[in-house]
Amino acid sequence: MAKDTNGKRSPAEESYTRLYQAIVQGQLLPNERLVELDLAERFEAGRADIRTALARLAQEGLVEREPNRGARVRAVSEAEAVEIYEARSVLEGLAARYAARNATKQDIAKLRAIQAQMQQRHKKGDLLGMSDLNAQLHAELLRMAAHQTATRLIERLRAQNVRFQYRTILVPGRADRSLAEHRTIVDAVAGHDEDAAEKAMRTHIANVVEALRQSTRTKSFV
Amino acid sequence: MAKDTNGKRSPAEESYTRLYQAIVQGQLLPNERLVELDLAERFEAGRADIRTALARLAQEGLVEREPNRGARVRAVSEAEAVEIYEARSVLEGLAARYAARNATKQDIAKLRAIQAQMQQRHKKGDLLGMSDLNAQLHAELLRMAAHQTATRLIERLRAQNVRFQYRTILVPGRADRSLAEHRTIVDAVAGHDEDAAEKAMRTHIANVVEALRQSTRTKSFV
DNA sequence: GTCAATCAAATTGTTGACAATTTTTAATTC
DNA sequence: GAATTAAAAATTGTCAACAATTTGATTGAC
Repeated sequence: MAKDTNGKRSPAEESYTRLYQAIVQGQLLPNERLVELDLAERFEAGRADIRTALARLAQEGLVEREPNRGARVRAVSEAEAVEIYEARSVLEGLAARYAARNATKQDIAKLRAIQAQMQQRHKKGDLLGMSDLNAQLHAELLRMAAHQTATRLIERLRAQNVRFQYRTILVPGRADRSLAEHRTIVDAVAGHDEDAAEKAMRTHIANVVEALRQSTRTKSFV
Repeated sequence: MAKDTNGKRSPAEESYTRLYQAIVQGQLLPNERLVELDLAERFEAGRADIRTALARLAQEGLVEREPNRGARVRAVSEAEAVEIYEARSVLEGLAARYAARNATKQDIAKLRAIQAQMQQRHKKGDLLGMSDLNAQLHAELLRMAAHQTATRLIERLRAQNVRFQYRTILVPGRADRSLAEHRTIVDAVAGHDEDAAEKAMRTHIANVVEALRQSTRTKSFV
């Protein structure tokens, strides 16, 4: 859709994407200074493109800019992370409702398949792998929901909270409960029960928030 | 908030704000071409600043850009408007919940005052005035909620739907029901009943969507 | 040694010129 | 007159130079 006919994106778009990826994948750390000339060199782009990309990322909430003082990767505090999860909670609840409404047999099979993989990794004690599959499950539900607006907002919120994504699954006992919560969600979606799907999703994310709080209560580091 | 210590904003920020206002206030119409040089002249800014502002507004969903072909004011279809209202619905539900949690006596008095004004305008048949007060009431609830993330997202969604805001109140019988719905919301917030507040807000916005659908079923124009 | 003032370096902000691309207009052919 | 092609105009995209601002270092006074 947003590609041009040759399949090439404009250099400006390319710079934006690469910067976005670098932040989300943690190659650029929170509070790290983003010097335009350095980034231009690193990404083999012009300074103007980098500058524009920074403005866009600031709008997106991934970067902070101060006039005449440059840009940094925005550091999301735990309190903010909770707010972001809360917003995600209601939006993903909405999406789950739509997923339940639209679910086809193939969709449901896909969900079950991801669930099965999650079980396997859980057995092996591969917690980080579980977290990845968790992301896949949520992505699949979003696809099924086919709700552009909710999807865009959720993606944006997730990007902001990326730093916290692997933390919650490490809380003792969280993996088990996470599995159970996902089962509840998938069952509701499979049964086309919209209310139950929304409720289950909201409960699930509320529990993630609880785990997040717990994880930072234990460890005092950032 | 976003001002610097001297109270002056940077020219770039100024251009962004003025463009934003021009779009939201309808001085620039949907699908209208946004030629960088024209805007630079109109707002007495440099082309670079305008260019950056356009990139930011595209990120915000108010502007559409095509590579090498320039920018236009994005035209939101009715189907999209419904999606946007749905997303707003759950986010404002969240905010209403927080408003109910945080409400002080002063807050509640303020809500009642707005409500009273609304009644007066309703008596006079001033429907557009009612719509403005409606916006005020929602704004007040957001302030009370003190939920930064939800507030930001809601503001953004509202800006996108600004073209539809005066339409729903004109649907026959809508004004009466709107008043009643607001009463339910305010009562729940005043009673610190979080569940009721969220539910009432969601019902309210769902009814707005219904009115929107009805309004475009009757009139075939845009 | 600490503080303040001054200078130097690094970085962002701004501008104008030019290149590349798309759109419009004009000319030509059938 | 419609379709095709070519030239021109309008517009976006790119770049480099320079101005303005902030940051860091150095010096000097006490």
